[in-house]
Amino acid sequence: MQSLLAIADPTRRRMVELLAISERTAGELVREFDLSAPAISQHLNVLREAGLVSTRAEGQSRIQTLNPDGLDELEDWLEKTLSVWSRRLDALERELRAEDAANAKVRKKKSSQ
Amino acid sequence: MQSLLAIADPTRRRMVELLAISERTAGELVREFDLSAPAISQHLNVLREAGLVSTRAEGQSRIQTLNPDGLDELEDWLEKTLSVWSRRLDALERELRAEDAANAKVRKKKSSQ
DNA sequence: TAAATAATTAAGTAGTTGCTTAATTAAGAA
DNA sequence: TTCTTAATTAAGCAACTACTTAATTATTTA
Repeated sequence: MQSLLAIADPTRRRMVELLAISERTAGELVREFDLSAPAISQHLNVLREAGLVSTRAEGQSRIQTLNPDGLDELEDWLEKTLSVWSRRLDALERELRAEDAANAKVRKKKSSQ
Repeated sequence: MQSLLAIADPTRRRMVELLAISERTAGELVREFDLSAPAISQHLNVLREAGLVSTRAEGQSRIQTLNPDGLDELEDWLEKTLSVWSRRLDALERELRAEDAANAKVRKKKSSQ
């Protein structure tokens, strides 16, 4: 889950948010982040290695674009985990209902004595 | 986004997966993870501070349960970011269609000359 | 060609993280 | 009370992370 590690950092997460709006050059990103150019470049490397961002050269600029399927892995994990979790809650609820029904039976029996 | 940082670690992520299936004591988790008890305890602290896990005492055991709304923040971020991203793709597509239409017009004009 | 601009790579560093063992706290069993 | 079990807190450490400045590479402009 490289992508998860990549967006765990707040700077990189904001980078992803910005790139979701529109692609940007590395230099444009530098201007938005009160960080040195190398810092931004290093963050972009992490995002690239995590498959979240792609880079293409245009003259002396490097245009950064968000990778459409980069967040798929995270999305899948979340969905899977939440579904396991909700299955468990459903089971719990069924159990409680069964318990309720059993209690109702007992109550009925008692009242008819 | 504390929750994101919390599940960026593979050990803690697996803990969340296990706790989604069923609640467990700290000791049961220790047995599943080839790590020392303090290591597990520290991970649980991180998960607790991130709002992902709640702990209740039962005798000398501490039962760890997944917090139902703990992953909400992450889910919301993902949804928001992906929706911004897809809006951008839609805009791009509209642009391409408009371009196509303009080109078709030009072709028509040229062919009628 | 030389100077300027855009970006990256290299090297070094302070702070953080994930572990360990040792010590401590608390509850249950003998 | 003493021993055992469950868990946490304390202290220390190696590895990693997110920066920095300096140096390097590549492209455009004068």
